[in-house]
Amino acid sequence: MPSPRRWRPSRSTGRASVVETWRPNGYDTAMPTYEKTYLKDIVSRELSLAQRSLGDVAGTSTIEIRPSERPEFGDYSTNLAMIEAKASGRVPRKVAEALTAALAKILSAAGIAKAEVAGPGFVNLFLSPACIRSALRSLLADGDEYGSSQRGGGVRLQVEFVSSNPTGPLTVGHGRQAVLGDVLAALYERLGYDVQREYYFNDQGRQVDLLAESLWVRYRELFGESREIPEGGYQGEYLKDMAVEVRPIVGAGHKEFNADTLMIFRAQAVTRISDGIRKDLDALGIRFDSFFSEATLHRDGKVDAALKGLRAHNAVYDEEGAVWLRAEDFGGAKNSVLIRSDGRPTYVMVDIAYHMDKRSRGFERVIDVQGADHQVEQTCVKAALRALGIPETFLSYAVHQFVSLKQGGAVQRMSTRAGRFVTLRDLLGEVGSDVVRYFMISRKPEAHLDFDLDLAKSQSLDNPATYIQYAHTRIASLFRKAGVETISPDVDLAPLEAREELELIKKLDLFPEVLETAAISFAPHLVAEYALDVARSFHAYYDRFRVLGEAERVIAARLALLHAVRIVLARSLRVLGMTAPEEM
RNA sequence: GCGCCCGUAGCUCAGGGGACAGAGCAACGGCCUUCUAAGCCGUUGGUCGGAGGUUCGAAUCCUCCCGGGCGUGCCA
Repeated sequence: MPSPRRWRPSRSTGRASVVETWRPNGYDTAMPTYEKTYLKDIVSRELSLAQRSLGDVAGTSTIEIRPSERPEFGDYSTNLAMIEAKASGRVPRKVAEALTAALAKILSAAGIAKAEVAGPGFVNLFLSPACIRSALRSLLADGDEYGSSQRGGGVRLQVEFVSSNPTGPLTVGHGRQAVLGDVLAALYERLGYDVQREYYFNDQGRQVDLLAESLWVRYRELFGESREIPEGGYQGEYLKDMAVEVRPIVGAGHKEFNADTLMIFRAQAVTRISDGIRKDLDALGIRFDSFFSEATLHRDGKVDAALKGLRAHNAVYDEEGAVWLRAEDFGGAKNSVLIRSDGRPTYVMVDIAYHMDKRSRGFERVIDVQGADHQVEQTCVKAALRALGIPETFLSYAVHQFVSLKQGGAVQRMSTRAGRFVTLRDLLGEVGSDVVRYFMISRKPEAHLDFDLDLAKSQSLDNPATYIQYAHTRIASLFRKAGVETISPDVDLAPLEAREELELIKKLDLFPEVLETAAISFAPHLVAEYALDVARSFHAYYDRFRVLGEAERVIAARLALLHAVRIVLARSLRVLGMTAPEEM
């Protein structure tokens, strides 16, 4: 069970994988939505009632209400008394006793049935079975909308991810970012944001020029010439294949590499690679709303305009013929060049212009998913936006570490330029989208990911992705057998009284909070963990409890419970971009 | 040198101030006349990299050290 990560105000010293984070705004209670979860809301309400009767002011900032770790600790535990004691200099257990006494006076069958003091001052809360069952009824009422909310209030949010240079096929490494970005986007959609997925194309500049020249070299090789791939150019085999494709289109000339050749080969290379990238993304089930071309920024004068803006805010200075960003004065890691001494803008300059453009397109929030190697640049862009007076909450970076491939026990870093990589397409050919997505998302972003190729290829039976999907399948199969399609809203849930059944309901109750925490903390792996946990609980339950053949009302109640499990599994898999099969 | 990330069971990893540290895989032992056994149950397995410190309480926060990764470009 993942104990959901607590949200913290943004601090530069906070979790570095979340350079900035924020609280969703625009709360709207019209839609199914919870402060925490259905049950925690109940507990929280009764606790504050009790607290108020004691004359204490609820300081709810750091108090925790969470599922108890052991049965004798009840259903939920809170550290409220210990926090309160610390604030007021009182003795924790005394505060806890006063609180439980106050709770005893308001105990309602609808909620907390019993409260006990334990340990250093925990208050353990026992919920009535009816109360727990009411969470199930609420879940069933939400149906396929369970876990969604309108907290985002329709705020326009852009998630920018992958944004790989069109200089080579997507690698396994890009795959991680692709899945991470896509799942983050899906999470924010669930939270009621108006989300756009954008891919930024660096289709201008030195890298694509080098690509064009590298392609041209391969092209000349077809005529028996032997030429050097330029310094920093692209060595990969894929350009040899491409040269063969391109030859009949561009003809036999082009003996020298000049401005014309550059344009022709660049257009060929960029178009072909971009098409390939889109196909790869498609194979992963990722669809972008927008592909944004860097070239348009230059063409439309956005880069000049951004520089002008920075100058007006006294954020730049001239030195050694170059224009520098005063990044350090605005919280950046390092002053950096914006305009080279030869007059060409740097990547950072263009990136600043790009973000100005995002802002002018009306996005209130932007999440950039990037690899950890962009750390310094990120602080520079942030510094520039700060200098321009753009609110801190506008831009957040979701940073992830790299993927290494593990094969035959050896770990290898990949490099597109050196032509040393395993393509995403090759991987997808062998493992399948669902498993790839699960592998990519199941690790926290800030941890390095060793993608074990042998395991992924050979061990599809033992992997968690299959385990979760199988749980969904078993439930679907049961409903087919039972010939039941819908659950009546007023089904009698009273037969659900076994400990396992109530535990299962409590677990399902956590779903909305898991989604929200995963989104806010940029931690999609929490959803993967949670889904696995639910699947595990289901399998254990399903093995011990029969459904068909029991008394009529028991069948109905258990089907209702399993329907709820199916909803949560299907919703989880959906957010992760995985299929929820009806049969396997 | 400086900045950031990681170090938890044999392996891959969750947990990021709370009560005896969790899961999957691996190993060992059980469970199919019954809703998919692609499953379940049990056992074995840990100086939470190390040392100090803060706290009623530290795997979690602070300092230092060790090991691995990424940065520290007028590359992107």
